[in-house]
Amino acid sequence: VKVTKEKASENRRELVRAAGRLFRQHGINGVGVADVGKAAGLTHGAVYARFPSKQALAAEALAEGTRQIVALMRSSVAHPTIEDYLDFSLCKRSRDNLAGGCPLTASGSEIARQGKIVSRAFAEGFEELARAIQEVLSDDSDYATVRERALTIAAAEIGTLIIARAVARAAPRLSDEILTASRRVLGEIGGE
Amino acid sequence: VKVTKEKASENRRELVRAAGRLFRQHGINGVGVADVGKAAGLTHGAVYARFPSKQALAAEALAEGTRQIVALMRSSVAHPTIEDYLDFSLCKRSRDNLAGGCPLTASGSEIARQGKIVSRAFAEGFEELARAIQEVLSDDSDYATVRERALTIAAAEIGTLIIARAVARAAPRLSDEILTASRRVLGEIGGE
DNA sequence: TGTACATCAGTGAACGCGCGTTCACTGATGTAC
DNA sequence: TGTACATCAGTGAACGCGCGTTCACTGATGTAC
Repeated sequence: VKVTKEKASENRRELVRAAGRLFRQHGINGVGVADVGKAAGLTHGAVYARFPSKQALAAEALAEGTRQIVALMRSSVAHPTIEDYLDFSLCKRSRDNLAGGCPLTASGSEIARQGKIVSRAFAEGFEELARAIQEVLSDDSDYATVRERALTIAAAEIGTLIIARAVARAAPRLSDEILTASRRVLGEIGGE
Repeated sequence: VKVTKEKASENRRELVRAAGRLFRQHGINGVGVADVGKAAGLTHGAVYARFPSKQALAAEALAEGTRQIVALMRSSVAHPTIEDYLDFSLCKRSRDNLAGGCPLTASGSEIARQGKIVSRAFAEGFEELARAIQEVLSDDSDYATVRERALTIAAAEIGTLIIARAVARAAPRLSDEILTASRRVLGEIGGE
């Protein structure tokens, strides 16, 4: 069942897209290779024709997903400030949209237990996010460099979203409170 | 093979302890019920004689583990400041000690996919951590309440550790840099 | 204190199921003539 | 432009394995006499 070269590379792209969506929703370990294949209208065999392993697919899906969400954040408003970025990331819509959100947040604590290729993709994705944040920070702080503040805000954003999601079902009030608090306090770091 | 009542409750405690250690190290979904039983010197059947499900065991292990690490942090120095807490949490020792560390950090993004009992245990654990932090914060900020700053610092600490661990294998330099940056910047929020 | 026996902590086989990966195969594509 | 055939994208059976949970059973404990 060979297919057109165009169809083949579209299938490959679709596999990465489906993998990203499913891995974000259910975690990397919570999704089978067959599930990814099926979501792309293919079988698990098609995955192994394109990727050497599930890890390789996960790494590519992580990289692609991060690139997309950072691009979306960058273009969310015309001349974004750190407050715009915080509003974009730390809101209920973002919290409740696991499948369409940031892979760094969706898979965070899972990464330490994945292979080195996944860790590498994660590190590069995090650097990209931190760079985007750094570009909108003012440079006039006297206690920390822009890079230090950008790294801290990036990590804090991810932590905030992870916690807000973790407690959402059992303590929805607390979840909202955390989002609001972080948006406010991190805004102060960024605005100084 | 009935055992002494004392031995029985010691076995139960040991199951919770072993579960906590293993779940932190490999993730909740990365450890089987049989693994937990074996680590406590028992079989998987013994787990089900004591806990209605793996979820219930995970919830109890999460609660117990958080209680212990917060207590340890509180008593790490005589009259702790926020800087002491940050030094305690955001260091290489802490990052590299997955099994002995904080369950909130080890399981963070996994929790949104667990049952409600696990989410509840997580929420209570996070409240405990935030309360401990709040107690060492000064009250003289004009832009945010102590509670807001405590919630933000707690979430940021967890996010920082998760990222530092995720990138540790592929980008050790970046991992160290993140720890240092967060310790510095979060200290400023706490000290204002 | 000694004996008989009910209790129940813990055992281990069995359940149905899904996992990642391999590989012999299929059949449409696209190329060589 | 038409035909023959090599290529290779994708299929699906099979591999060995581990999962959470149930349940009939075992045998030491601890109680009633």
